[in-house]
Amino acid sequence: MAKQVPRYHAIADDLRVQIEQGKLAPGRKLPSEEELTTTYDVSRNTVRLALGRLTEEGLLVSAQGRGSFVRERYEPAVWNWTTMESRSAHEANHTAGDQWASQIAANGQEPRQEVRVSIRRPPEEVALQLQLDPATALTVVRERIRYVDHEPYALADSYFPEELVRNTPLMLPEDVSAPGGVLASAGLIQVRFSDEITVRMPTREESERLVLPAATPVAVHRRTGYDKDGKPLRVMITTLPGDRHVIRYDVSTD
Amino acid sequence: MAKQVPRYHAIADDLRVQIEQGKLAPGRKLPSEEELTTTYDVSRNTVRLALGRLTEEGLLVSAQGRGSFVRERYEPAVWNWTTMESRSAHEANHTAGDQWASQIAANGQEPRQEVRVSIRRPPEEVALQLQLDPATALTVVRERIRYVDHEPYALADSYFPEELVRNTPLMLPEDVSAPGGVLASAGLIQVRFSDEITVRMPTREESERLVLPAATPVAVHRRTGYDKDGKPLRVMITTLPGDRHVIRYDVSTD
DNA sequence: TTGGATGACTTGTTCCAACAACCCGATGGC
DNA sequence: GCCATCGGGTTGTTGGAACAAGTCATCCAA
Repeated sequence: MAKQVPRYHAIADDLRVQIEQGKLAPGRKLPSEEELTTTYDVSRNTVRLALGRLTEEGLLVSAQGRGSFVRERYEPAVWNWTTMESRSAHEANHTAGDQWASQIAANGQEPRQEVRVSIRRPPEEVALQLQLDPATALTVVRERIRYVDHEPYALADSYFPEELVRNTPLMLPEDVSAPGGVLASAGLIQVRFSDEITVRMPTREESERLVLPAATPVAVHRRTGYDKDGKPLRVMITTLPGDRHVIRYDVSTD
Repeated sequence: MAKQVPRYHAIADDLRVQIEQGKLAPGRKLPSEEELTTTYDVSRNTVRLALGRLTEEGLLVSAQGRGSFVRERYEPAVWNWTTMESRSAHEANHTAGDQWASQIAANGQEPRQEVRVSIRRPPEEVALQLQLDPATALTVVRERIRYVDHEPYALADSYFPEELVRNTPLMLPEDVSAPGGVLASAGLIQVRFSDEITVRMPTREESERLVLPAATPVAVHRRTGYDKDGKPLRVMITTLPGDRHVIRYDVSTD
């Protein structure tokens, strides 16, 4: 009667228990598919289905020619998005140029960023967020890939209304300081921001740019900054691999 | 030379383009696997690998006996976690009993919650967050499943140090008002909270409790509330299906 | 009229087989 | 000593086949 569960589910369950109990520690190599066919007495196909299930859950990674391994967990980096770009934090910090980079450096790791600047029409949702006409809007776009210890860590794309930042340092491709600071130096004071976080699977392109292992979801963090009159100054969209980040907020109640 | 891409990758790419271009609209049924074998001239095995790839990306869902379908997107609900449980929001709102329920009801949908209350030792990380000794800590645990229009929407588990809430309404299993309000009525004033959001694939158990389609990641939102002396009052862990939620914060800079 | 059985269609599970692609250590020549 | 090659081991890709299990419309009998 206990026959309604497919064999490959049962095998996956068995291996999952071994992983959770630590009998198969992170980094450890699993028996080869060939061996598993004999221990469970099933075909290689069925073994592969079971392993695929665990891979989807993010418990395994496999490497052609080498084997399958229990996935190692990153120690995720905590980003405090409340203080990120607050003026006080920026002033305490302005020598470092970039809060993100200094946070990473403070942690003994090596930050690096690739920046690409362009002027173009933004995606429609960004235009709406910036209260621009989607049909005619022009924005300065800063696309960054952030690396930690030479490994890709996040994508961060910023959009500024073109007329606001014309002829400011923001239009230079150099790795200048955080947008909050640059905005301030251009006379644009951000006094409020609104963040929206969504969770989804990465697109193929994101998956490749970030070198994500299978079954790694991403958090998309979209911050819109406003000045004191409620005018939107910029949108920053950050794509964060789920296994490497914790997003943090500290809020005082009223 | 363009032969290094496996056939099933190419097929998946082709179908993905059709989906993105809208030639295959959400909800639409795909050709059967049998038909796809002839249109692409490959074995059913290869077709299934291609479909599996798209399923992992969250673009398809399949149903035994019926077919494969382009996945429909939810209109995600926006939760503003800044005002959630702030005192002013609560006072403006206390007739409704629960801010979450009233937010949903205001949207014309039907909220429902199942609550289970128990007293037990919390997971170690929760104990540490509450500044309790993991070996001896006792907490009142309120485990909720929240439904919208009879569909599971989120898991919300709250942990309170047992000595703080002894003999308060929190220990009743009824669907009482939001913890913030109940805490206040027990003389425990939460003046600050700290949120941490992580992203991962759901466990099998979560996947079943929330009836998640394949390839749906979850956001785990952990809120720790503190009183004015910095003493932790509670931890609430909310598990949010990625396809149904947007997490929002509004913050004023300095 | 209605209820149940039937059968076609579809996805799910499982087996078998073969070759490709890749990794790594051992071998052996320089 | 060093480096290229080779072979065995491993996962990746693809084909073929069969049956299980779920869905749905249709048909038939009570």
